[in-house]
Amino acid sequence: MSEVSEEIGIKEIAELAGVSIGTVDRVIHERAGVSEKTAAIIHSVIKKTGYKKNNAASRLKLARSKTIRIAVLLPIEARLSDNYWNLPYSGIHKAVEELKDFGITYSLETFKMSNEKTFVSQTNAIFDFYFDAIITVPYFFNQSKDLLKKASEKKIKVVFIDTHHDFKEPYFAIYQDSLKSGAVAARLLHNVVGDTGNYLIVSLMNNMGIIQSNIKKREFAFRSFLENHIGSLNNSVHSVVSTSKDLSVVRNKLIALLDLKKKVGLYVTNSRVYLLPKVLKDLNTSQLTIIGYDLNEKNKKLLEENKIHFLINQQPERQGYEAAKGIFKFLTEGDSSALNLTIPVEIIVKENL
Amino acid sequence: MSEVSEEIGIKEIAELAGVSIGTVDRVIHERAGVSEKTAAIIHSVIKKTGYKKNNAASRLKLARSKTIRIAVLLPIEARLSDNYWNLPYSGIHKAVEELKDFGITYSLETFKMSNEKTFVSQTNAIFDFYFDAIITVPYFFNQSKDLLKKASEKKIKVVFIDTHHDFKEPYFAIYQDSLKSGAVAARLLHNVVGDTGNYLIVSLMNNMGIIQSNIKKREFAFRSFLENHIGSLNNSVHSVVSTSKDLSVVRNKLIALLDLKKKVGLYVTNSRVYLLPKVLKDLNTSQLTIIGYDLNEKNKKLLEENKIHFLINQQPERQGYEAAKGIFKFLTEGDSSALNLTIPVEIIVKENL
DNA sequence: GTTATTTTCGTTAACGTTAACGTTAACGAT
DNA sequence: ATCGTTAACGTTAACGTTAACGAAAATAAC
Repeated sequence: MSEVSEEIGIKEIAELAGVSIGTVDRVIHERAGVSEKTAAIIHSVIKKTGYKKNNAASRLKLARSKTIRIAVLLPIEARLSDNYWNLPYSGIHKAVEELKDFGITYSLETFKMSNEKTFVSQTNAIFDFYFDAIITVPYFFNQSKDLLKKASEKKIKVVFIDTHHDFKEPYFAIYQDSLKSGAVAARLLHNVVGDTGNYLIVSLMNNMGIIQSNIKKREFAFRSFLENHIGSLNNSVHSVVSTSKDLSVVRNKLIALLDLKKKVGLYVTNSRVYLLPKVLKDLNTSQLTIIGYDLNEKNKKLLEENKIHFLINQQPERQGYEAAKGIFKFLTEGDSSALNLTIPVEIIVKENL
Repeated sequence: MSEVSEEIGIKEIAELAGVSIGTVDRVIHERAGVSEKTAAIIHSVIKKTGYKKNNAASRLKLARSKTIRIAVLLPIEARLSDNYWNLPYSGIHKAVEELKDFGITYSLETFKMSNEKTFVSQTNAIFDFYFDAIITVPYFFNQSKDLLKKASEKKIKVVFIDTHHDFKEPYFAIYQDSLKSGAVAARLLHNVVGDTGNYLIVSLMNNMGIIQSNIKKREFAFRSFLENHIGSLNNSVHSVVSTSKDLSVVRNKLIALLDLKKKVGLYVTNSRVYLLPKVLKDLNTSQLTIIGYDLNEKNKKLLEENKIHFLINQQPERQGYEAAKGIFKFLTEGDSSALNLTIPVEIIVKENL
């Protein structure tokens, strides 16, 4: 009735190989000073016994002398407790807290999303110290590329979270697939609006007046889904680009669509979906279904009030948590399976908030 | 730029309190042999310094002498790799594997869901050995109550997963709220079917011819949602109880509903939703939307084929994982916050499968 | 006062891993 | 044959916690 596996340690390996634990330790850590012959014997014993090092004991020994140092580089909003960027940060914090006994620390550095130079200077500051790994967001493509290159040279591991790009140098990435989330959004709206209604995709620019690549991907996948399901999009799917400050373009477009007396699906491709209900509050929106991103307080409140109908959660806290846990596992066990994770598209309605 | 917290150990506590580490250890573990006066001093030092024991070191020391033993009592189907009940099992297995270094083992016992006596006899078998905790499913209410009572007497902790009941004795529970999942199902179908369509709730009996309580709750919440949203349910919401073998009652009811030429929402309150598409395959189901539970292979395939439209995931693997991790944390750190977890209602469509 | 008992406390050897340090023996050079 | 060098390996002291063991001090019993 039991499922126990024989616990075997370095001492047993040494005995079986007819050497001392010191020698076993040397081959395990690939340190010099072991003849090929005995190394081969030890390797075969390790293989035969299926020995795995006791990580708890290992880290206990190394916690002080080889503390794992992680640099966390996030937008400055990570310091604001009610902000989206606080969530990955708090996930990282939680993970490190859980692993504290094992000798791991982190240090938070911040940059301004409105100024790529702050990202570069913080990157340099990080490289001035010693870190084993960096967890950051590849918000600026070229600057992130530089960071990755420098890190690669210095054998520092990099985990990108939240946003995704393809880079040449090896890296780890934890993010939500924008194409999937766009398709899910389309699926959900199409369920309500159907083949005969109208769709409006709202892309809000960031504070540099730029539409980010993940937002473009979301729109692309949204349109692809509808093309596949309602055939050619004649003129039932519309897009509008706007700033967050002045949403009159969006409002006018929506008025026109609602005038057609058909159902309308509204897809806001980022977290600022909370801006829309207030802009539309004097309109009859009974035919309107709204979907957007992220569980910030404003969005959650509007979901509660049935003024937003779906939210897609990117699980930012989990992203940070998995990044920190994963990099620890990789650095201590060489197992990177927990990194390179795509976060499932979590669908939130009022009832499962 | 750093966020380090001073690592403080039992040695420092001893020094600050002017005693030896042995005495500190005694008060930490509430063992006898310490005068009230020195105990008070030590307590105050611990409080002042915010000392937390190093769990890694603690478990390293105790791994052999005080191995944590967990009894896992699940339906016999847990042994079948493609079965639902294998999922919580594999979650438990994964957790224990991760914690192996810390001295934890488990042993899987199984019972037959068709025979409550097998549950009782396995319960007794478990109590004949020594275990620190039991992870099981309260499938049989009265028998689970007995298990809980006996466990309480023997100071053995119990974690119930998957199904939920209220018991008098203290216990831990990890499950998905049936009321929430019923409401989510209603929300999703109502999005498609609207106020004017028809709804059919299909309750499939288990192999003892019984409708389980969580299934009743799901139906209740589903109806409540629709009452709140479309007013009195006149005769637009129908229920049918059936066996899995002969679904002709369901088929006939559906034919009648589809004949009305309105949209129909079909809510199958358990995982056997995959039975329905094949029963309906000669019918025109373009007006039909189906929602059910669980990501088994058959359901996933039908979701891929657009023959089922939504699945609600109870995340059974995660339930097992959290149960095992949580009980370990509780037994080693006294922190039960990870137990008593309600699993969020995860909505799955084809695009986020 | 002496001895016995009990309470209170300090010392120490583990747990498994790590790596600095010490030891051995093999080899070449003289 | 002796010495120096070096490759190859063994020994040991930590990491922080635990608890058995025993020592000391306080109290009780006579």
